[in-house]
Amino acid sequence: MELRHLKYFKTVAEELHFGRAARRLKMAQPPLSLQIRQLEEEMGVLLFHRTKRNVELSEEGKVFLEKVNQILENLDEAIETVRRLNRGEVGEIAVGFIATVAYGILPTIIKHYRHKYPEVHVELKQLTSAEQLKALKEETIQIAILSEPTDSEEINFEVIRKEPFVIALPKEHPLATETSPIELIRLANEPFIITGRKANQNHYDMVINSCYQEGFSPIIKQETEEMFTVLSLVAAGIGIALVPSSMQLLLQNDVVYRNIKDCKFNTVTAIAWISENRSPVVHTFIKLVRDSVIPILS
Amino acid sequence: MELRHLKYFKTVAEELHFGRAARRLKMAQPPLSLQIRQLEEEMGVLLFHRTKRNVELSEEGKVFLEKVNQILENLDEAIETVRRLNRGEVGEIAVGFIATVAYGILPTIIKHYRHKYPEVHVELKQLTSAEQLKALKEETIQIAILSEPTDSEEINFEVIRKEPFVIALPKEHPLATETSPIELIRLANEPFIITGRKANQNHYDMVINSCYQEGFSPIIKQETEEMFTVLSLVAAGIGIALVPSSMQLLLQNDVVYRNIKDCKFNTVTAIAWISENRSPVVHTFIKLVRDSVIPILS
DNA sequence: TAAAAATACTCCATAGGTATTTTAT
DNA sequence: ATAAAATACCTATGGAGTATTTTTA
Repeated sequence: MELRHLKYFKTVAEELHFGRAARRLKMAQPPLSLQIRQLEEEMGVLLFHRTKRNVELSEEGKVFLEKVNQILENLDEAIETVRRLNRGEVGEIAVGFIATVAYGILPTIIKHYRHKYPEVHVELKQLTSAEQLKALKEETIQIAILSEPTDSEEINFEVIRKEPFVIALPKEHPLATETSPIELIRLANEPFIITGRKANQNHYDMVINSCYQEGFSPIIKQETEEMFTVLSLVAAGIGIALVPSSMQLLLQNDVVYRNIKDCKFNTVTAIAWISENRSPVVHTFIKLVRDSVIPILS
Repeated sequence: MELRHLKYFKTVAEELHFGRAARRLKMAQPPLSLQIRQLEEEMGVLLFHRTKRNVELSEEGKVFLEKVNQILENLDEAIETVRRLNRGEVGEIAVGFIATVAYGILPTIIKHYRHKYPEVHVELKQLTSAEQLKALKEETIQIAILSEPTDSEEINFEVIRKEPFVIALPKEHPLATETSPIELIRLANEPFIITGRKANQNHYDMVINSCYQEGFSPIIKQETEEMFTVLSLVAAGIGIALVPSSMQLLLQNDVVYRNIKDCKFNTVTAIAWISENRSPVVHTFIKLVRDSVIPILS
């Protein structure tokens, strides 16, 4: 027995006429009659009562028709489900992200993604870059949005955004009135607020290096966990800070942002995934990130 | 796509090895590989991740496997259901019967039938012979157990039992002491108890005719609806009766039964059904009635 | 180098076509 | 006389077989 037999049976059962059924199936009548006979022989059951003039379903045929309809429907459904899985239209995905993207790029990405793939369940996990790399390998997340590059062979790493540092100053700070880019060296005697190296190694090192290259070692007045706290302390007049440009959107009151003259360091934001991950959901996600982040880069 | 593809897919998915799967399917490996590739091409989805050394299911394949298992199972089930329908092993049947068979032949038939076909739902309806013929045509019953023959072309009629009349006498009746068959003429002056012509036309006519043929018209002392009531009245000494032989089992106390000499009339019990009824349940029932009634006939 | 899947080809079984017959209305 | 299914016969697609190659552990 083949699906052919079931489909032919269904059509004949619906038409109750071999000629019409054959026309609907775009085939000749004799082979259709033959196939139905084959089906009946294999089942050992007469599915139709036929006279030369009339065809009707037997009781057995009626029952079989119902079941066959169900089966063919289930099959179509199964194929469609698999195809949608393959197109990344259904499924689930866990995305890790660092705190600093939570206010800018992440909401944009997620909004776009959920709009395009409403049937994929997205789980978001705020983690440090290091934790995300671990999570990728442990498969508790499939996508990482982080700042530190990795040399791991098994992980693909793709930078989605580079942004310069800016200087965050209390509103009443003397430098706040300047409009042109400021040389870093002028901050040599300022008290710095900075995130702890453990919480955000990449940012910490970048700040220290930037200053070092300009010939001074910054005075660290305070270390905090969160970037938002850094800006709060600046707003309170405790000190100044170097923060990624996009952080400007986070806190506008009582803080003034100034560009750095000849800024050589950038904060990078990257997306990472296990190279051999073939999940369509993951790849459509990556593709969408590329598409939705390009306008932001400008 | 054909069932072949689904069955092959299932086997390969279970074995995760084309060679072994091919062996299980009693076919060569290359055509199996080809069929799987065809399936994948038609679906537009890679169901297996293959290296030259290793085969594993893709996510899509895993989902598809579950669905395919369900579908193949449903199909097997559907075929089995239809076959059982065809063998008359499942379904329902409504059986009409006349009151006089309720104490002898009917329980035997039903007991045998339910033992052999426990999954057929049997509905029993006590009706007169005439009512049963009507019910057959209206399809409210499929089988009739009755006593009156019919000349209807569309109804099949098969006698399953013939039995002579016997004389039912009160225990203290003078004739009760005789052991040899009694001539009917000796009842010419006895008071008869008889069922009403409306309730049991066949029996009524038979009694009248028997007596008429012997040269007398019976004195009808009392008409009743039920055969059991007839015997009760005999037991009470109200009169005598002519009853079918099998009625002897119905009431033994205070009633004595005697054979009739040269009895020419028999009570017939027959089974009837609509000739063109092809329902296997009906035909297995008929067949079983023939088989289980033969020993009773002896 | 050994095992497993893929490739290349060959063959024949059978799905499907055409022509015709049978049968019931 | 006509319509519809069955029968008879033919064709050719493609499923399955055998032999061989490729690939990777």
